[in-house]
Amino acid sequence: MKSTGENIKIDGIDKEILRFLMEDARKPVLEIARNIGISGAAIHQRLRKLEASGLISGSKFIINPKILGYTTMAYIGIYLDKAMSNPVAVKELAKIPEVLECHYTTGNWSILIKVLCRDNEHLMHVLNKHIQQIDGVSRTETFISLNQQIDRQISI
Amino acid sequence: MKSTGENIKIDGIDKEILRFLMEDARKPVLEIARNIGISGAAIHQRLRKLEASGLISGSKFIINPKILGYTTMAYIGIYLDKAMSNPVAVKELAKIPEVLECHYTTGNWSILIKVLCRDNEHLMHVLNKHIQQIDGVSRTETFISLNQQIDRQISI
DNA sequence: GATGAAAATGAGCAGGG
DNA sequence: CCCTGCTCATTTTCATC
Repeated sequence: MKSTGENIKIDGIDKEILRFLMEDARKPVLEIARNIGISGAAIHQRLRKLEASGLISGSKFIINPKILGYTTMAYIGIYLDKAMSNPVAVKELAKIPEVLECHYTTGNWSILIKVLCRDNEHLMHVLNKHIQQIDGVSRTETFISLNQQIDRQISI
Repeated sequence: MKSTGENIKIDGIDKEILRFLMEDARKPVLEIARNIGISGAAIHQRLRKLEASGLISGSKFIINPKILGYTTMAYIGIYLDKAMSNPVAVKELAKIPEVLECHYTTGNWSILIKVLCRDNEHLMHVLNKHIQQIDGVSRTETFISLNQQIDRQISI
């Protein structure tokens, strides 16, 4: 269970700690301690507090999809039939491994998704053979990311 | 400098290791070792190989923006004047901390960005006072994410 | 490639200010 | 809230298979 997040106070030291770990989750606490000039134990205490608050939701290894040959990223706006139950469509989308994000959105579309494919041909296949096949999907609009210039988390 | 990524061969054991660490970057190597039935040293060797290949581009603590009161995520399509130098606009966008992603895209817009704000009012402020102020930005289309249903990395 | 063991480093806890 | 000192766990290396 996650914390409620109420009453969380983050001071400058907390922010420094978080900034280090957001860059590199495996950075040793003692190394951070040396950098910011307090003891490892103090950092450890603060991390426990931050975890308990729910602010830290985990850590991940980031893998570079290009090395695996995945070089085509695209956003796809999806129009769903009015009668369609959106959650059912989302469940189907979740089965497509190339779909990395899925949002209900305001505006033109019902759903906006992010997909990662090897190349344009692969993207076309995912669109035609998987996404368009989902019941309720009437039309899609695809925006291929030619180049991602910024990719970061919230700034602390 | 990153590796070229050529000649990278990932076998089933590598994939198992990566799957564990993509879920939790701080999982001890020895724990993974017990799970998949080889020695810690072997995992360590493989990780060094995977890092050298460039497949692993690092690790990050994931922080939960909701705890900090950031609950409004939106995608914004940006139309730039034809004469505008896009890289200059991107440089300005990078200065706006609420902008988390920025892509050059095919299709209607020049640029698609993802922003994270505290609420709709904050989003409006970022749009009017920061994004619209950038030289060359002529028009924007905003899609607020009502609910993110899927958020994951490439499946290994 | 994988292994086990040794050496180096870090994590986590207790006691105290 | 922070520190020091201690113990235990983990990482990292290395000789060997």
